[in-house]
Formats: sequence, C-alpha cells, structure tokens
Amino acid sequence: MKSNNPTLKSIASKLGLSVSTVSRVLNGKSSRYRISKETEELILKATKDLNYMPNQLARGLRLKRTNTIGYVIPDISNPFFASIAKSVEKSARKLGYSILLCDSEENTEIERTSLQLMLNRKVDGLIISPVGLEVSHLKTIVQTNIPMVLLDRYFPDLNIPFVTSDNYQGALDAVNLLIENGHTTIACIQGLRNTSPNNDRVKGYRDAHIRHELFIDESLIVGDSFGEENGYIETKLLLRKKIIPTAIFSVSNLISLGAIRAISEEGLKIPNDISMISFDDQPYSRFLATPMTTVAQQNSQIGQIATKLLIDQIESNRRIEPRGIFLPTRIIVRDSIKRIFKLDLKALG
Amino acid sequence: MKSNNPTLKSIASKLGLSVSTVSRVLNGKSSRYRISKETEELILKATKDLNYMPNQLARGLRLKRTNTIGYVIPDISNPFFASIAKSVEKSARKLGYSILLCDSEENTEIERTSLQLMLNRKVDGLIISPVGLEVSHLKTIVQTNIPMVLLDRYFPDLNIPFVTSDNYQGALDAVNLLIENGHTTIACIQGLRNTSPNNDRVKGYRDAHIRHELFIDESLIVGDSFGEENGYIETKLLLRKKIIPTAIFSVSNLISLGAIRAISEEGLKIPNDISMISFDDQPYSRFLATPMTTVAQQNSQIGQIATKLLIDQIESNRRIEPRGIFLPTRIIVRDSIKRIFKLDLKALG
DNA sequence: ATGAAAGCGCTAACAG
DNA sequence: CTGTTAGCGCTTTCAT
Repeated sequence: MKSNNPTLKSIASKLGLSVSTVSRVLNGKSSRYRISKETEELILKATKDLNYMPNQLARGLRLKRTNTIGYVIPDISNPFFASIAKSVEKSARKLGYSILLCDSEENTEIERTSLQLMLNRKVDGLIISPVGLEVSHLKTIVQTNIPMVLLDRYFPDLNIPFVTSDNYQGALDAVNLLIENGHTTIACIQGLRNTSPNNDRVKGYRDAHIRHELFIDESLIVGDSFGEENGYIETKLLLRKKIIPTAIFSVSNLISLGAIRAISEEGLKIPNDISMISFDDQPYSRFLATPMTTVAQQNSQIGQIATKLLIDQIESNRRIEPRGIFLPTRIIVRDSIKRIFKLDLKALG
Repeated sequence: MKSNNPTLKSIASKLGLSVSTVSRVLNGKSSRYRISKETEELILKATKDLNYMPNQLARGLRLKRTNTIGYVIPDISNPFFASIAKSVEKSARKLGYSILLCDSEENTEIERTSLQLMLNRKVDGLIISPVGLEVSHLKTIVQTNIPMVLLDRYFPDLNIPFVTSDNYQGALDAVNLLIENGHTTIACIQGLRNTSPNNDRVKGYRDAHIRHELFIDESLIVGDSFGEENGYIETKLLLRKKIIPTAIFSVSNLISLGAIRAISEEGLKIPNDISMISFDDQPYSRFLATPMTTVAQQNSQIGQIATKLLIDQIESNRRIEPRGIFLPTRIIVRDSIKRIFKLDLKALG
C-alpha cells in the first residue's frame, strides 16, 4: 500500500557505498570529509533520480532538533489572531521552521494538553498566546528550558520574553480622544478579565479619567470576554441604564461588532446617539455603517518579532534575557466619535 | 541545559524491569501480556511521578504513524479560511491529531515545497486548499498513496476526494436574485482564474443569464484574484465604462471590501447607484454602511467534513472512493440590492 | 509473566 | 577519502 521511500541505506547499497558517505554528501559535508568529486556526483544524481527525501522523524530523533515550532493561539478565527498567525507562519517558514498549530478555544485545559502534545513532538520552541488566566502549566514548561515567547498576552511576573502592543498607551490615547471630544460618561466593555491586554487597556481607561480628573463610574466598566456576544449583551445592558453613557470604549474588534448590533437594534445611531472607539483595526472597519475610529495594532510586526525572538533563542542555544517588547499602537480617526458640548467642571466649580 | 526527560529505558532500569514491560503497560497491554497487577501499578505510579511522556518522534519512527495531519491553506488571514482552519483544527484535535500548518500565500511554489516538508515529517494525511492553478505536484503526491482531501478548491479530473460549497448553485442563486430585481447589466468580479470555486461561480453567473435569455457581456466579467486590491481596481475600472453596470456580483468577501472602497471613493451609494451581492458571509457583513446581501457558505461544516473524511481514510487504511462533496450555500438578503424598473425585452420585441 | 534483541532512518564519533 | 558502529527512544517478535 505504502510506496517504499528510498532511505540512506537503500541508496548506499544501491551505490555500493556506506550510509555515512551518502549522509555526508547530502549534508553538504563533502569537502570537509574530502569526498571525491565522482562519488559526490554519483550520490547527488542518485538521490535526485530517486527523489530521496530524508525522514525528518529519524533526523529529529537523532539530532534532537525538529525545525518545528509550536504555536498556540486562543482563537484562530478572530481576525486579529489570524493575521498574526499568518506572519508567524511566514517568518518561521522563511527561517526554515514549520508550525504546529493549536487553537486553545480560550480554554486553559486545552492549552495545557496541547502544549504537552507539542513537547512530546519535540518542537524546538513555543510561541504562545495564552488564555492568560492560569500560569502554573506555563511555569512547568519554563522549567524544561525549552525556548518560548509569549505573544499578545503575557505574565509580568513570569520569566518569559513576550511581545505585545502597548495596550496601556493605546487605551489611554483612545479614551483621551473621547474625553477631548467632550465625553465624560464613558463605558468600557472589557475582554477576558485578568488577561494582560485587558488589564492594560482598562488601566489606560482609568488613567485617562484620572488625568482629566474625571470620576470613574465602576458600573460603566463591564464585560468579560473578547467575543461578539459579550459586546452585544453588555451594550444592551448599558443602553438600559438610567444614565446612558455618551461613548463606549470597546476593547476588541469582536466586542465592537456585538455592540454595534445592540445599538442598531435599539434604533440608535453612532455617533449621533452614542460615540464609540474600538481596539483593533480591521479591513472592514472603514466600511461599517459608521466608519469606526480604532486603535490599530501592528499585527504583522508582532508575529514577526515574536518568531525571530524565538528562533534566535533556539539557534543561539541560550536563553535571552526575558524582556518584554511593547509595540506602539496608533489611532485611526474615522466617524464614530461625536464632538459634544463640553461641560467644563472646573469652570463651574 | 536541557532537562533530562525520563525515557522508557531510564524508568525500566530504575524499576529493575525491562523496557518492553514498561512499554506494554503504558500502551494498555497489561492484560494481553498477563502482567501482574503489582508491576503494573508500580510502573503506572513511577511514570506518573516522573511525569513520563513518550517521545513521539521515536514512536512515529517505529510505528510509521504520527497522529499529525498537514494542512495547507492559501491565506490564513482571509476570514473565510481562518474559520475553516478553526474547525479543521478542532475536529482533528478531538480525534487525536495535531495540525502542521502552512500558508501557501496563493503561491504554487510555496505549496509544493511545504507539501514536501510535511511528507518528510511523515504526517498521516493531508488537507489541502490548493492554490489551484497547478496539479502536477499534487499528482505526484497522490502516487505516494498518502491519504488526502482537497478543501474548497478541487480538481474535477484529479482522483482525490474533496469538500467544497456548491459554488455553482450559490452563484446561480445570487445572480438570479439580481435579475429578478430587474438588473440586466451585471458585472462579475472574479477571483483567481481557473480555480474551481471561481470557475463554478462564473459558470453560475453565466447560466443565470442564459436562463433568463440575457446577453452576456464578456467585458463585464473582470478580475483575477480573491484579494481586496482586485476588487478595488476592477470596480474603479467598471465605474469608468460607457455603460456602467447596475449591479456587481462579487466572488469573495475581500473583493467586496475593495469594491465598496472604490464605490464610495467615486461618491456612489449602494444600492441606490449600484447594487451588489457578495460571496462569503462574514460577521461584519450586516454592519457595513449598506448591509450586504451575501451568499453564505457553511465554513465550519466544510472543515469538519474534510477532517473526518481524511481521518477515516487514515484509520481505515484504505482509499475511499474519491467523490466530491458539495455543501449547499444560502443567500442572506440584506440591503445591497435595489429593485429597479424591469425592462421587459420580450414584451418590447 | 517478563526479558532480550532487532530495527525504524538517521548522524557522528572513531577508525583507517 | 570512506566505512563501521553506536545510539537517539520506541515497539514488537521471539524466547523463556
């Protein structure tokens, strides 16, 4: 049933040579071992004719190196992660590595077992966008000394290099913009709580308020997931409050979609009835009913840097000092923020 | 540097047993080999304590089975493919398989080398959404007898099972809808030519015309890629023609985004100035400036079926008869089609 | 009820 | 310049 692939052995015997010679030639060590031009060409020709391809399982077993890196991501269908996945795969491929992919579905248990699977498959390194709620399993992986880098979500107290956006600054900028446009009752729809991007963004939200000496209404900080459903539900709820916020700071692209759905269901218009700014720019952001003002991240760069960082670690065979890299975000102004009358509290007070 | 993982050997010697016994117990063959309860428990306890994990490289080498499947996709950042990737990964994981991922960037050469890489890594099977322009490399892979299934794009004359949407019927429905709304000058912005989804969709476009005895203006069938840029450029061009089409049938979600960009740049409105229907429904489709009428595919089902089909093949160890599976599409009517005065040619003639 | 040994396909140390 | 051999970690046949 299975076609018999040629092996070093079969080629060697066919040629009346030893496996080592064939192996040497194939690994470009002909000159180092002073192998004669004739045998070299003989071997090269034979391997080409037979379309010989080395068994990477055997190679990996022997070399303890698989040129494969494991990548675990919480939701590949989220366009934010999809675009990062693209750049991770591409950078890795360029550097000679393949990607073993796992979608953890925002579930720590799946993440844990998938990581174990990858370890068993002897990947050379790990890029993880962790769910972010649990660290214990990551800690045990750190102990194995396998190179790894965290992407997007990180743990400040964990000794692992990471690359992420400057979520704090991005959120600060976003909420500042809202405030500068006269908004003082601003809701914040969070993503998964206790994950670093969420924490940093919420902190930015708070600090923007503090800087402008604005009261922080805790009941306006709502939500608990990066998904659309969360955006929908929380917005529905927000619009039922006695005091309805004049603006929403949405912490992810998916949340925004849900929020938009709720807003339009309630017969309201952005930005006339309610303003909005959203984290994550997407190709469609500008084409929404109201073109969305967003905080754009450098998705492709995040993936690229993380991959290079990892492969550096793998190939230099040393742990790099586990620093975090924060990439700047940038605000793309479109039409979802309304400039409203600014009640100057200080002037009144 | 590297922490010494326990191996069968190290465990066996620590326990004063042989590797074979340990292996047997770990593979659940204790009863078959009448291994005493005590040794069994001894071994189980030791492996748990030491957190033993079998080296899958060694296992794969020996067993000729890796529980890994290769998945190559032309553009993971395209939300259509991202959502399929999600369901492929999930179904595979549930059935005990990991995914080796490669993004071919719509480039046959990358596809070819990536497939080779996967073969070298001894994946148990292949799911391929091929670029679709070249078959020769796929043909040689077929000859190796490795289980494979094509996803989305297929080759009718190639002996490989595939799963895809009923693109022909979907396009037929789409263009019929346009025609029923009075449109007779309908542009078709194609994706990558000579790929099956594109061909089938264009054929649907044509046949809808034929059925309604409408003239097919070849100059209205334009474009050559599934990307946004193509949609933008071709729409720009279409809007410069002497006779401007009253409607556009866009063959992909990305093309539509580009078309929308061009249309809005020209100061036109959908559907007042021009109507539109697009293949691929996306979460954002309903929130666009003009909520888009789309042809929705069953993304997650496509991925699931393809994966199960493949794993069936792998585990049953026989080639299934290479049939194609076409999943029905469905039209989601929103606001992007304007009902226009219907010029009844027959009545005039 | 358990062990010894071969071998999957490869690389590298050692030997000429 | 080339070959022999050991061994990566595992499963499985053959012994006992």
